[in-house]
Amino acid sequence: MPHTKAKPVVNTRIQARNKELILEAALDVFSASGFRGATVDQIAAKSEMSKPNLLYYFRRKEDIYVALLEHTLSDWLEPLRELNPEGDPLTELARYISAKMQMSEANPKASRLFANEILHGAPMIEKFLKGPLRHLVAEKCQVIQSWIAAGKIAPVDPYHLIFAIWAVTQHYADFSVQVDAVLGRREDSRAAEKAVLEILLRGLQVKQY
Amino acid sequence: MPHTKAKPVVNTRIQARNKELILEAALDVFSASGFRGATVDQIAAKSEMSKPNLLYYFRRKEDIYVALLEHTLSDWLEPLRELNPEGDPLTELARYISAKMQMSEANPKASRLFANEILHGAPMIEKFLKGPLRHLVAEKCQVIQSWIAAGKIAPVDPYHLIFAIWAVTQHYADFSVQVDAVLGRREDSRAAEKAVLEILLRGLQVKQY
DNA sequence: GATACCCTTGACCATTTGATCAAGAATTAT
DNA sequence: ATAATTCTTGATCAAATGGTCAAGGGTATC
Repeated sequence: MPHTKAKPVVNTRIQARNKELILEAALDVFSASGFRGATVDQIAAKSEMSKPNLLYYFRRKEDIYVALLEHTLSDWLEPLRELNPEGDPLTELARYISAKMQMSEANPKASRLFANEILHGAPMIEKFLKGPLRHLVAEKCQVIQSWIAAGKIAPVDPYHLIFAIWAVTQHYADFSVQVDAVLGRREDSRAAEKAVLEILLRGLQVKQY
Repeated sequence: MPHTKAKPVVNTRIQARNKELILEAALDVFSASGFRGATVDQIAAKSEMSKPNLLYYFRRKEDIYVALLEHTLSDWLEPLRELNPEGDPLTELARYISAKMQMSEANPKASRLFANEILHGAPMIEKFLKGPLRHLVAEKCQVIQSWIAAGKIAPVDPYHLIFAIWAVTQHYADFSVQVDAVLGRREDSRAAEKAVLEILLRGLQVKQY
């Protein structure tokens, strides 16, 4: 009987620790260089592990990448999920925008990882985009639509409003090099958050009579 | 005397034609796969040219990439350059936003090429960002500031307003896969443009008394 | 129509890189 | 203790890929 490569059956402490180390290193490398640009050697070096050892935990480079995406996808949705239909619209949207700005500030690497994946046609997360993401957005757009119908915010297309929020907030993570270059300094995240809130929300206020 | 590789001295018709063919093919390939992901073979195949012949026109892969970026960088600035200090602020900004939306629609590949370059730290166009781009933006921010001082538009940070315009307009090119997935269909560029104008400009109107 | 330069390519090379393997070290279970 | 399993790695491989070379085919100019 030929020897077939054995994979561990159980999940040991060492596995948990090393997989975590690998994913951490992989986020650095993939977010900086993209899938094709990243090399297994780089990830192995950054996780202080030999390449064969790394490949013992994740058989293929692609497996690391997919695991990494899945590992953070649901986190990404969380702030939108928390948009509360019962709350005050402008407060809720402000909270959502602030949360997204803070995610960009706290974890720009994850943001760049997604940006890169989507930029290249989202081959790995197509199902996520067309499934969970699409459905959650549809649900929240209904909420926004109901706010509009109730005259609580100005009538704007909810889908495009959400796209605008995503675009602007993630811009500060994904294009930080450009932002810093144009400002001539490191961007001040507090000032950015304040400005973004004004720009995106001011137009939603219904005029007072 | 050893034979040293001779490069053409003049610019012939054939050179002009082939360089153009190569850049066209390269835009396809680089925008789809990024610098590292793209291969010289792919570009050669798409320009219907042998690899050595392609490398006769551009010695290195990087040379194609840089030429491509330079080839389109100044186009990218043009709409902002046209922002007219003498014009009506909201009309001028609307024109700028519309122009950017139409660029995203007409040439999403160029947009993705830049997005990818900036996402990866802009190693090739750092000077452009810190030079021409920064100076043009500074100039136009002064214009916006003067409109604010004159009470013609609401007081918002001009830099972040420009970032928001860039972010939103380019989102439709760079993240079109996500936009289409969330909408469940091909995005309608007219509807998008209308929505974006509303979202970005409504908040800039000064309240009427 | 000869001459000089430009254009084109098949064959090739060196390096990088994703992945494998066999064998030994460490850990866990009995 | 010892057997079974998991963990680790140096050596190696095959494929992909950026780039070279020498030689032959075209084109423009005189």
